[in-house]
Amino acid sequence: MPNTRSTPLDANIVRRRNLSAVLDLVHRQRRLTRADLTRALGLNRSTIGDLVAVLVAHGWVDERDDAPRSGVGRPSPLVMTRNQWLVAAINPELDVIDIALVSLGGEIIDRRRIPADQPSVVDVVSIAARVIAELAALHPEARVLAAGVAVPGLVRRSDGCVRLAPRLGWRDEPLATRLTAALGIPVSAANDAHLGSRAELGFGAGQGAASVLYLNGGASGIGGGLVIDGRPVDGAGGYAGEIGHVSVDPHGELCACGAHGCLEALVRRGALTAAVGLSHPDDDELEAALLAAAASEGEDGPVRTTLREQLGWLSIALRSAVNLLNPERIVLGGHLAALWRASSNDDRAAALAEALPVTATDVRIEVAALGSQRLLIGAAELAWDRIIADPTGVPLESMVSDSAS
Amino acid sequence: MPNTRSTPLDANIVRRRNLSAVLDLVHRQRRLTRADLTRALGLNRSTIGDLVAVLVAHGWVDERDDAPRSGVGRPSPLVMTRNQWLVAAINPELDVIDIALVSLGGEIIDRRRIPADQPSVVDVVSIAARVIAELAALHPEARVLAAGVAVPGLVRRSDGCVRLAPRLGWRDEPLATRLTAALGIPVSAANDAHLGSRAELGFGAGQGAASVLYLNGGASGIGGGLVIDGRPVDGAGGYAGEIGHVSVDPHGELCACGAHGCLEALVRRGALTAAVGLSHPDDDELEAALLAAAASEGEDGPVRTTLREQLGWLSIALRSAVNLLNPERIVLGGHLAALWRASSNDDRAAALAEALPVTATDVRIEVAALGSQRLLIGAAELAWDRIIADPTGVPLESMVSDSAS
DNA sequence: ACTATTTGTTGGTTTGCACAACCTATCACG
DNA sequence: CGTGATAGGTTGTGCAAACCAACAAATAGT
Repeated sequence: MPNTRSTPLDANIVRRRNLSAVLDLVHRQRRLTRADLTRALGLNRSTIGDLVAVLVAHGWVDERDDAPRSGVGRPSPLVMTRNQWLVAAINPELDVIDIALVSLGGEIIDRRRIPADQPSVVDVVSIAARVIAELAALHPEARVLAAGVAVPGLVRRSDGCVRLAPRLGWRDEPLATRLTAALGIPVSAANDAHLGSRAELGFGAGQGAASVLYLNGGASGIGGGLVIDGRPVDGAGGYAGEIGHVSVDPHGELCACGAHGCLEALVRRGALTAAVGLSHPDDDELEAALLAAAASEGEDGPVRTTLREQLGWLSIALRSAVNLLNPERIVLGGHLAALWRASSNDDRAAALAEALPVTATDVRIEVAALGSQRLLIGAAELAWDRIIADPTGVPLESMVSDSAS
Repeated sequence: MPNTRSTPLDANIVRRRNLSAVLDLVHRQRRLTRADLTRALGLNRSTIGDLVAVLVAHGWVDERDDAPRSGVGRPSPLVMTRNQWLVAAINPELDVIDIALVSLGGEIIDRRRIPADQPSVVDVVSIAARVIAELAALHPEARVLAAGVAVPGLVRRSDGCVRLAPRLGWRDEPLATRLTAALGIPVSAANDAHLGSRAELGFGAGQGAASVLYLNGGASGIGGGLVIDGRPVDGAGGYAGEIGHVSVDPHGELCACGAHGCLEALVRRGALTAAVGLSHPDDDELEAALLAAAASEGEDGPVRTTLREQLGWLSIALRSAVNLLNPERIVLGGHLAALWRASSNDDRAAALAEALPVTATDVRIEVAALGSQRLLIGAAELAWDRIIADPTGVPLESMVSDSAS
């Protein structure tokens, strides 16, 4: 819909939207009372009762009477997620394919990390089909309804085609289409960092904020995602959020993208690991090592200098983004989180002093909260998206068989 | 509403939204048939008939039967804007206060440019009150319902408070509140470039696009606005779109904002006017002079070199913004339009080659179309916003008297 | 003139939210 | 331990608004 102030509402949309709003709220809160729903959505008590009854009938949620018994008045039944329907989340990486079943509420029910060596799309499809069937067999009471994929690369959002994933060596691979055919359930795909922002928005450090800028530092570069007015931003082609290629220094090093001085060409995980002399630390180890090293050396020691320099580059990119978007919150993940937490308060303040304009003094900078589950939760969000958008329109029959071979 | 997938719909919202959608479409198209509305909105013929009847009854639109008589079938009545209700647009500047009455459909009905010398808020309020009354008196058949102000500075969107307008020497001035009190009608205020993007989106070079990045070069710097998925982006505080302070070269000149190498510190109107030896040209004169000078000199002549250099800086900011937002279209206004149009195709291509990532090769760059009416139309959009949001909820009595003293 | 086509018009239908009245379960206090 | 206050679920009715089907009107083409 090209620039409309408001979309028209036909008769059926009302029910769908309200069911969707209720289910969405349960999804995000996991458990709340019917009275909470009434307050949060502003609908009538009887309407909420009706809507919840529909969702219960469809098996999306459960209602229980063992109340929190807090306060006077008749206790309100607890509405909670129910693990009868699940979605699958898939995250192919350079050396591992990470697969999980995720419940409504964004909880990882079961997870397998399958070693792989720069898997092809065919590999991913066959492994995903097998593993999802195996996982489903462990949960015979549940059914897998849809799947989402987090891809370390550029993904065309409309059809889930991977335009370019240098880390995996993929180019123009119709990943989502292939997976949909193989799994027999709808599959969507998106950029991993973009999905990281979705996960943090819903269940992590972005909770409660309406506009969030998320930056994730990974081994292959810096990705990002943004949420504006509560809606994830895809961009025209689905490539929004590539904050790793925001220009930081036009005279800086050549980036893999062909331009000079991109954020990810200057703020590198390698610079941090080298400073503390580690070869392949995970993010937690890196952060611990940075903190220890910074504590044991002087103000101008080599680690602190590296931190200060890297933080300086980061702050320039943040400045551009903040001036452009005026977000409510910034969430840092991966090695950017380590960089932020290992830096001294003084250095942070100095970096931000120039980075944040007077208008943005109240922007909150947070560190990502979801750890290694982030991408899977984000991928699951992609699958939940369509379900939550139309809870009664989901064909509950089209699902992966739970009888694995 | 912090991050909701979909807002609940109570019973009354449906009608309001549909009326709003119809009025919005008429606002943007100015004249279309009822059949067009039916097709565009997807609602039932009878529903559209009903909605239009309500809008006619409230005086927002007219229906006429002198059809375009094109094609078989019963001709559909033409629904068109009606100038019974107007809004006022106000744009205080350094040396002039620009005031207009604007109709539904974004047409400027009448306009006055009142000379002023760095007016204070009090000046603006008294002049606006007087001039709007005068203009209203010239159109006794019409009523002025609301007003919008385009301010060259930072404006808090929630209450229209001008946080900082260096050009006018204002700081923390409750402009909208004062004007509301003085005029007796609701007044909203926003940043001028932000409103420029609104105007171009609705009626200019951004028409039809869903996501637009707008950059405007003015005497005081570079401002901008952005529209994502058809919605103008305000940001958490209302300060989004300050693309003039995107970092272009961290080693570059000091910007008035206190940071180094902001876009507006490097791409300056003064650099262009100096290159062609003019002192105070308007944008058209500047563009003509640049074109003439570039045509009359060699590839590496001074004007062309300046153009190339300025375009290079601009392209770095565009690169950051495009990677972050992946917009569908970029609209350049003010001296940035002159810079763009006066540059050679080769220079443009060279600048964009590095600026646009592979993912954004299909982004369209356009030149702003509305000229000097842009800010007034944008300011009027601000006023129309609330009216279109709830066409039957507008108190038609609360209006400026048409009997000027 | 007659037919096909498109669209407005009208009256009846359905859907779904709101509302009011009523019922129920808890807490607090005497 | 009983009674009142309070919060909230339950039920039936009302109403608003979109939809639908049938019909009428106005045009273009044959």
